[in-house]
Amino acid sequence: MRIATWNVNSLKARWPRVEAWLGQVAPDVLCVQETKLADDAFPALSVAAAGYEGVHHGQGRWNGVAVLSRVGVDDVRHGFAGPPPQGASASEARLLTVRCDGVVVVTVYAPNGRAVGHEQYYEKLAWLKALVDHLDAVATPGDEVVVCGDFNVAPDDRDVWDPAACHGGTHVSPAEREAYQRIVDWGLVDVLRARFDDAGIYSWWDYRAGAFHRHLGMRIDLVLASTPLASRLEWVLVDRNARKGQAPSDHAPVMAGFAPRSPAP
DNA sequence: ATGGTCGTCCAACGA
Repeated sequence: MRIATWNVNSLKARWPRVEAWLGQVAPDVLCVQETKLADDAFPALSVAAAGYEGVHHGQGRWNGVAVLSRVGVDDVRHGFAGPPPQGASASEARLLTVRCDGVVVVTVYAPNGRAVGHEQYYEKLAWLKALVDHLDAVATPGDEVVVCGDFNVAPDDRDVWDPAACHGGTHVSPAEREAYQRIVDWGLVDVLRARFDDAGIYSWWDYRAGAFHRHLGMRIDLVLASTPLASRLEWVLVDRNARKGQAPSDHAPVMAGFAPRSPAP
């Protein structure tokens, strides 16, 4: 089973790239962030023609998350199942939970936070905290769960191009990293870090200043698997090719492969 | 030379 996550930065603008990528890579499940679509603008027919069942949670213009699956989708829940976070982000389309082939799939688009100390920064911390309550409401750590998406947090200094240059900004502050750690502590494994301990593996690069070609990025798009699912992990990668060429998103997809479940004894 | 780009939709603003 191949599970991928991709912040596409507008599904309308990116659909040609997403459609081609689905055709070439054929993930079983793709979690999408920043569709920037209202639900009635989601390209359901095109998604179906590509062989996927799509579920979308959007509001138009900003945010918007989706799950595309070719192994079925049920138990759809839009937004928070537990207490929502304080602040405006509670009503934003940033969270969608479904079940695909027995795996609870949670797609997340965490608030950016704007600047350390800004009101939106504290809302981001509250949002990440509310995500833990959401996980408690929809699953237990003994279930097969994957929480993936754009967390807008670089978990440690290996995940940014220059820790000194990033110091004082969002995505790397101790409070954000602690809020992220509480999500992991629910019972999840960062599957990329389970396979690689290298610095310099990124999933996002600023459009400006040739950042991609200069290898100036951050790893903020993460696949977090519960222990029962992580035990089946075979491989994980960042598809940097999807960041190249004409009209790319500023994020690359991250994808993990899981072995089939062992047959019952 | 101290910025540099996208997306939303036409004016800034958010990332």
